[in-house]
Amino acid sequence: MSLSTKYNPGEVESKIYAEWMAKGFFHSKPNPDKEPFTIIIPPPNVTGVLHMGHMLNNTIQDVLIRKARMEGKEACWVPGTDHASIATEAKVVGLLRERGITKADLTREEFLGHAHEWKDKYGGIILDQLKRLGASCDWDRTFFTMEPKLSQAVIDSFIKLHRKGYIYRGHKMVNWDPKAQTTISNEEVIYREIDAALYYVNYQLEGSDEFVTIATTRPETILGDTAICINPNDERYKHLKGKRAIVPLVNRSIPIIEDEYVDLEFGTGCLKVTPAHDTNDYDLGQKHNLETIDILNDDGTLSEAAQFFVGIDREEARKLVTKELKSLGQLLKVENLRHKVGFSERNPDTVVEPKLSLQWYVNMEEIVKPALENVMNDEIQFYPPKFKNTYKHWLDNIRDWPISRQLWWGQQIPAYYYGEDGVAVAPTIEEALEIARKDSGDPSLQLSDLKQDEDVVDTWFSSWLVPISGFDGFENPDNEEIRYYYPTSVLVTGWDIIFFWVARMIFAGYEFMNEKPFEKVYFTGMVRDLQRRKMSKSLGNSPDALALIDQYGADGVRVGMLLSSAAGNDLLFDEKLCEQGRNFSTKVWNAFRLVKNWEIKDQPISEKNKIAIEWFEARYNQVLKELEDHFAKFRLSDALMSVYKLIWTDFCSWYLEIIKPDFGEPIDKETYNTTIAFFEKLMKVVHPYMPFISEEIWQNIKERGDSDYLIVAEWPKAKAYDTDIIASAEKSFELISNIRNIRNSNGISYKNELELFAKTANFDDYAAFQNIISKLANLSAFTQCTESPGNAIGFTLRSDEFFIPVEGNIDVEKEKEELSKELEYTQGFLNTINKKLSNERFVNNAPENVVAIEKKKQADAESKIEMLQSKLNELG
RNA sequence: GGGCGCUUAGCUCAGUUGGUUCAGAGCAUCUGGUUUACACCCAGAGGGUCGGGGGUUCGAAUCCCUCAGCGCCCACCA
Repeated sequence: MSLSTKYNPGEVESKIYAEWMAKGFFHSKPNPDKEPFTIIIPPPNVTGVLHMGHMLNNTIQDVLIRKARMEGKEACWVPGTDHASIATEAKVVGLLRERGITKADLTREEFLGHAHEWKDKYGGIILDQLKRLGASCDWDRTFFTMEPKLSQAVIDSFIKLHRKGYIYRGHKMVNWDPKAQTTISNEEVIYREIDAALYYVNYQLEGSDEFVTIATTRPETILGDTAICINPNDERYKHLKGKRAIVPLVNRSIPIIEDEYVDLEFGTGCLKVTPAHDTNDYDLGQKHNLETIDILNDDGTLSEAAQFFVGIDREEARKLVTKELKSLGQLLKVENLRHKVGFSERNPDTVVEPKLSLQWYVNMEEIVKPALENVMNDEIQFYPPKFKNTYKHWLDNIRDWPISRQLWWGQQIPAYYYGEDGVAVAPTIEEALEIARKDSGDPSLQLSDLKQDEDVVDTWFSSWLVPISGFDGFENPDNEEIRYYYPTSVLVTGWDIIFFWVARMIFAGYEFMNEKPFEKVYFTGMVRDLQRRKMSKSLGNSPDALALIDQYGADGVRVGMLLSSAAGNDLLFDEKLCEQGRNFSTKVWNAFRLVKNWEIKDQPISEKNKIAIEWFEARYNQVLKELEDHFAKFRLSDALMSVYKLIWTDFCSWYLEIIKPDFGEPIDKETYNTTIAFFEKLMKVVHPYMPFISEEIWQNIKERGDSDYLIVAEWPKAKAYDTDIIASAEKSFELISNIRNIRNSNGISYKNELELFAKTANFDDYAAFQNIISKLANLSAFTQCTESPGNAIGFTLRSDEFFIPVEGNIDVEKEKEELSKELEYTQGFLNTINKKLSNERFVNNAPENVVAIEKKKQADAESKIEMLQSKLNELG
């Protein structure tokens, strides 16, 4: 067989992925003989394209799934996409606008037609991109949050909660996105600090020439003022009590009220109150029975109620009002002010307006209880656990969840209105009619008397059901799938959606299933650039994910993503990491080529190779144990690094170099077969990280049966291993490094054979590795001695002395200097130990083993000093 | 304003209950090396008073206090 000298990821990846698909390895079905291992993907937006966050997130999920699959679990990774109500609708609206169509011109049905068309055309892109990454999702299970079954679950959950009294309709202050023209939840408001202005405005007192000065950041809302508020404790304004003031421009008479809410320190200590456009003002209005004048339209322009600047956007109106106030002489001054303003998450340039409106809410009071308890007591485990704090804080202060959205793309609220104020909540209009007839006592009501609520529910009110509805557990709570796969094993997601999604899935789990939705949550960090900036389209600092795969191979990118990403820590993405990943693939490929190209001969195995095999076997099992530990703690980067070093350092740099036959020589059959077996074992442990190249090597390393694929090979179990041989190897490798160092610093080429003499009582420690040392250090002899062979470079390792005879002169001074340095260091080291051991409190208080260790160190240091001294004496 | 977290080698970070293996890893850097798997490589080396100060302890990167700097989340101060 001929192997290409270069590994070609592009070709191999598409070929192998197709084979895995054809063989159905990704598909899962309930199997009572196996333990399920289930992951529900955080469904990306249906309109999205793969970005670095997805790459990290999905690589992690794939690593976990692949390992579980190899461990013999029934691994099931359920992929899907989210209809992303507001984001998708915004996108479709934008596209239609480009075609000269505005949403208002369309009926709901027409608009949804366009939206579905868009979804069908582009909706699958991101999932195809995941395939490029190697994601081993069970594609047969691909869900879409707006598909009929999942939508039905959303509707039914609404009805269930409504019947339970948890869902209600309320007239409250909400966050309004004037661009998307919908309500959004608190979590969807992003506060940013911006430079703004504080305007000082004079209001004339009614029936007087006097003025009262207020300070406001939003002069346009003056048009909706219905009071001025002062603090009752404010000595400055005692004279204002009970008086009235005139609102500039509109000349409305408003009361001056008193409330301790007003901050004496801020502005002038006089607050203008606009109950329709500020949450606090609204509360004041409620408390003091103030009139509410809503001066804004849904699109953020001024309404008829404003009287002035009707139809003009609030930001523009602000300027106009300011100008008008100035010309009236009522604008006293303008100060710069830096303060926080809420922007819409989906329309980051749009300032959110507080707005009074009638919306549907979920009362959270009862729902949060089990969700809080079961995270705090680790029934659901968070990795890293610090997110428990964040979670608790949010739940402790949670407010009711506004779930209605003034959008069309999503699940329409199953509420039907009739008559004056009748509401019937039911899955169908027919059932609603029945309820309406009963509730109203009017049997003559007809279907045409009912009108369904125009709004849809918040996207998260659908995605919170995914762990349940993904297995049809909502409509058929007793089906085999939900019973087998639920609760899922682990959720892998970014910490940024802990409130949006993670917490709410937990609510839904306990509320609808009476059981947690997942055992564990692995929070990934955000992917940032090297300046720690979040990756974003607008900054242009986000690399093209697919281009990276093209350049470095999926394996390379996966390794790159995972090389430095501890759970919950942000990842500073550097393309160099992908390069390192690619280099690793190349290294593995070359090692494979080396082994594969050996000529095999039926000859007895050498002692050297036997030892090497014994050592590597032990070392492999040692690392395997480390791996189990890392995986148990979700330390995926550490696990990868362990594998990386096992392959690169232990296997390639040591093991292969030891057993590698001289050029043109054959290798004995036993070593060859064992090496192939090692290779297989290594491919197993690296497979979750580098699925493609490992499978390719697996397929090529020997003849395989039809269904013998690495992806379903058995994960190796850690066996007990010989620690002695590992210790001996370490000591021997250290010796080899020392010799190489001496070659380096003395300019002795590796090609020149050297003789090595050891003056040590522990020669046996090296005995087993004697041949190995000789080969890797290129020695002609390695023997024990009792004194220096003369004209030799000497060095020490622990308390052993070594000599390498050389031609020419030895730099005695240099050697003496080195020895003195080491002597000084060892002496200092001994001093601290002596001090410790002569301290009675240490000897009495420290555990026995610690004292014993110190004593051993003392003895070692003493003998080493003795040795160094005698050596120095020899040198004169 | 409340809360959380961070500060260890040039960079990114490990360091689990204070004590063998504690001052580490990868990358980067420097030196030397290509007829013999791999320069996407091999070999070797240098590099840190663990943010400052104080305390507890026989013993502190690790526990406590304090100061400084940084990051994040939450919150209605116009």
